[in-house]
Amino acid sequence: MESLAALADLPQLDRRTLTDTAYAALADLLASGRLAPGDKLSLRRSAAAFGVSVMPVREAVSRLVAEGVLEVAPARIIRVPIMGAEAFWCLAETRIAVEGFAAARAADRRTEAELDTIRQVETAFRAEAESREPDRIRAVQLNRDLHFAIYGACGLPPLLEIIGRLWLKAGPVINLDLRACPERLHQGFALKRHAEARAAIEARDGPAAAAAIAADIRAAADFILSRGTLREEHGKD
Amino acid sequence: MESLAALADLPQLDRRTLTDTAYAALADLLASGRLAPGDKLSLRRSAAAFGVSVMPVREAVSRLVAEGVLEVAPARIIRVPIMGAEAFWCLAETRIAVEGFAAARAADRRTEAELDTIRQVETAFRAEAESREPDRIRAVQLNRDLHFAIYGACGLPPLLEIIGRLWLKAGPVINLDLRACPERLHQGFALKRHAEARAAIEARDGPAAAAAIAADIRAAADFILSRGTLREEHGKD
DNA sequence: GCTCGGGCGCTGTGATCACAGATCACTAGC
DNA sequence: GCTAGTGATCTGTGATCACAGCGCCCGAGC
Repeated sequence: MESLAALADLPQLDRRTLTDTAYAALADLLASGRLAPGDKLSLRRSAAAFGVSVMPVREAVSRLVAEGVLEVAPARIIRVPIMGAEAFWCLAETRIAVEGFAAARAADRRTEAELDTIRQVETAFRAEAESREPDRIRAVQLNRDLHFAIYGACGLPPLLEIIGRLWLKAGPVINLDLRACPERLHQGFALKRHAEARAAIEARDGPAAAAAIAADIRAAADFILSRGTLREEHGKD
Repeated sequence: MESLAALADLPQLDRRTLTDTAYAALADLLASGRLAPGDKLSLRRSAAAFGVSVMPVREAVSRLVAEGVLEVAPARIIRVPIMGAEAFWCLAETRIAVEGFAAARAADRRTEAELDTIRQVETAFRAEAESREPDRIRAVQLNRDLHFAIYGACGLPPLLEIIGRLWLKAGPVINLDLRACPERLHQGFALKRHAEARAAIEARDGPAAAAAIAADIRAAADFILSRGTLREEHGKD
């Protein structure tokens, strides 16, 4: 072997396939709420939009369907599921349990570096939320960053994957409402809960961190349910 | 519309695609441990074995890969991941948290019918485990049935999906060990924990149910880790 | 004897084609 | 006028082909 000192730290040039790219694109569309519940999706059209053949899109969609993030309606139509109030509440309860646990564990195990990141993101979110003209897109992104900064400190990769999928499922519903409402109130709540969570993690107080995250999720869910946009389960559409 | 009284209760003739079938087949292979960590998988060979083209197998495998149940090695080889001790322990801790919560919730909300099912399965498992010549395949299946009978009573469909995926990830490792060991000890432990869980669910004692399930998972994980089959994380294979 | 090089065969990935099912609009018939 | 049938056109699903990358094995050269 000749001198590969220079080769040692090559950035492992990413082996992203088109399928992965398509998946990431769709996931982003869902997480940011640009795809709303009930929106239909066509493989061929999406493929054309991405500028690829149907194959990669097809596999990406297949994955999303398997995760329950998308669904194929009986008429062979792909769409983002329309969640009833009950289903949404089940999802919220699951999130409260899973993300609450992750937050509690993060409080116990966080390193100083992780705590620093959490502080920074929380400050950024607060600044954005309290600004005169908050950028909703950016606020949503920062909210997500903050939550995952916290969960990332739990040290359980499998749990992180689970939470990622839960956010994908909840994303469309949450962001749909968040897109068309005053949201002042909601953001006020979020700020309070986020501060509580940060403080609890600083103090290594697991239960308090779990409670803060749970309250955050519950408040958002209650807010959305109170708007009554979600249909009860009754047949189709 | 003419008389569709006779049509009203048609069993909705299942719209299973070949992809779904292939997925189910692979999932079963993984859950039952017939596919061990490190085993390689070829799309074309699998397709030939199933008697279909590569397409359905390909999508099924793609889903499994997205879930982390399978992985594609850099050499473009599909295999079931080789888990290090650390990764396995992370998985176990995640399972303890998630399944423990599900069990606790099941204890609070179980109906009489669900309790009956749990009792029946537990009895069947006990009978099989205590029989002179226990059928391992059947014991594994009954163990799985019992756990899911419990979790099914939690009333949270999203949580059930999560647990299903966790079992898929843990399946190969657990069943691999279970396939080649005396296992008497392990089964004895499982019996005790299962009885505790059943009793806690009967008494609607959530924390006790969670503790019993946690102990069950922990005991199995400790047992496997103690055998030292799992490699520590050090490069590849 | 050991090592390096090149061809062969396999791999997953992507594109393209073929098909059955389902929706929709239009039209013929009561 | 309204309904029922029928064809066009979309849908996802499955099969087949094309390709680039990689492992492997065998043989030539030092």
